[in-house]
Amino acid sequence: MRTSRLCIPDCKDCKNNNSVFCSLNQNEKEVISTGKSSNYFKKGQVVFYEGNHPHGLFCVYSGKVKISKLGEGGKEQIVRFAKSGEMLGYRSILNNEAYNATATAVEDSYICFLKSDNFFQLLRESNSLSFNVMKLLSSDLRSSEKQLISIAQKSVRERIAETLLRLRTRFGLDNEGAINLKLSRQEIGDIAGATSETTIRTLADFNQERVIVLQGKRILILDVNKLTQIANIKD
Amino acid sequence: MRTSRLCIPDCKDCKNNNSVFCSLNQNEKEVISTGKSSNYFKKGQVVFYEGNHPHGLFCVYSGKVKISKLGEGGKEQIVRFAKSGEMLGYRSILNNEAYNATATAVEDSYICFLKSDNFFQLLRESNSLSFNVMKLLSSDLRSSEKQLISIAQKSVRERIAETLLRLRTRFGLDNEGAINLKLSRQEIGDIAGATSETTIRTLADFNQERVIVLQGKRILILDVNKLTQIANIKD
DNA sequence: CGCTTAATTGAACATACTCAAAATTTGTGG
DNA sequence: CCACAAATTTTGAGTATGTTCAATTAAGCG
Repeated sequence: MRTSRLCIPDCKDCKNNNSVFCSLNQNEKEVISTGKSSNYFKKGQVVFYEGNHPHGLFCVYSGKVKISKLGEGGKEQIVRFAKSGEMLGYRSILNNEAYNATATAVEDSYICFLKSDNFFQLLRESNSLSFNVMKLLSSDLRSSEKQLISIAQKSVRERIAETLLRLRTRFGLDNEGAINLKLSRQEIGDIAGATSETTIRTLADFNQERVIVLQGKRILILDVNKLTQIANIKD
Repeated sequence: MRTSRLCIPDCKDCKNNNSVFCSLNQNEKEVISTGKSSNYFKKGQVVFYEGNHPHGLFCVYSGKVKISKLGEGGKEQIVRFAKSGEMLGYRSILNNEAYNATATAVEDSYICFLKSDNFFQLLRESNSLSFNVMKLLSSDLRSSEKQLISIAQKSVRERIAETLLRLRTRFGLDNEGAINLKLSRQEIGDIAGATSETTIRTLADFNQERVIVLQGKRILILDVNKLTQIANIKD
């Protein structure tokens, strides 16, 4: 189902100006262009599997990807998302180890692939790229620790409220004001650390309380303040 | 309570050969020596507080430090430990942000302090240091994600078993075969994400089942296999 | 030796999970 | 565009795991 070499603009012209590669000069961007290829992933398709060995890194051109890990019991936990301009799988490349997680498209996505060698070449040549990667790792670590404490200490109700707010901040709103990412109840539970049944019941509660509006998978947040209050967030 | 400039060997002679600074040459190590100072922290003393602004990074010369964050409800969660040779607070330095967590000595410790400027100078000069820092961040992130899934999906019994095994691997055993770090029941709970009462009851169960032996704060693991089985660990 | 802190035990309670069944939505082929 | 199959969502009831709160015992420390 992959279609390769589609009509994606050259990296030099890539409009994703939030990527770690932004600080590179034209010469260095040329290295990316020569080392890269692009692929199309339909919603639900897997970009890479936990445990497999990486040969390069991925960069989302358009669409959205969930990064998840399986617990011992086979239950999925979503640890992160990647949207346009963001990298995937670079951590495994850096450490020359198998992928720590599975990446799955949650929307139809175009995803670029950059070979390891080219990435390492850039890393050696560009100090600012190294620095950006460090910042990225730091930021991911901060999020992970925050989520750890949330799951360790908060109730499911609080966590699901928090999850909705995070999705809102991260993906913004569509034309009608709904969270710009459609997930299954199961997936929302897989972020918050809850079963789909509990997630469904909690969302139904929020709906009843007029804090959100449910339209199938589309979720509209009516009252951000109330939801923040439910989530028990101070900062 | 701090006693500064104690009789700690010069960095060039530092025997902690597991640090990220190992790859530096003598010249570069000189930069550390000139930029550093050392302090003594008694068990229970705080090295730095979450929310405060950093001016450099810490490196444990001897002793052990817990790194913990407070949840909204004021409950503590231990996110990591640092032992001899390991850095503290570098993440906040890198991102020029306030400390994300509080560091507290869990044993009497000598801790070196390196000014930000010197660290950044080294980071610019040494590619391998940058690389080591990236690996460190990656490793911390991997641990954090693993712990996230553990707390999200496992029972307290499983998590406490896992915690004991992790402490054993990380800190080794003392002369009598006990885990080489004495923590309160509360602290063990603050790692595993459980209350002190539940932690006490679970440890008592393990004791009764002849999997561990409790001698006050000293914990002896009698049956690693059984504990691994209880922890539900496959790899 | 007294005082403070930590550990322990018990009982009641609540949150969230499991399992099962029904209703609804979504996807697919004709 | 419809019909059927498959997947997802929803609802209900029972249950287990951990928490909370309170009281007691033990341990550590000046």
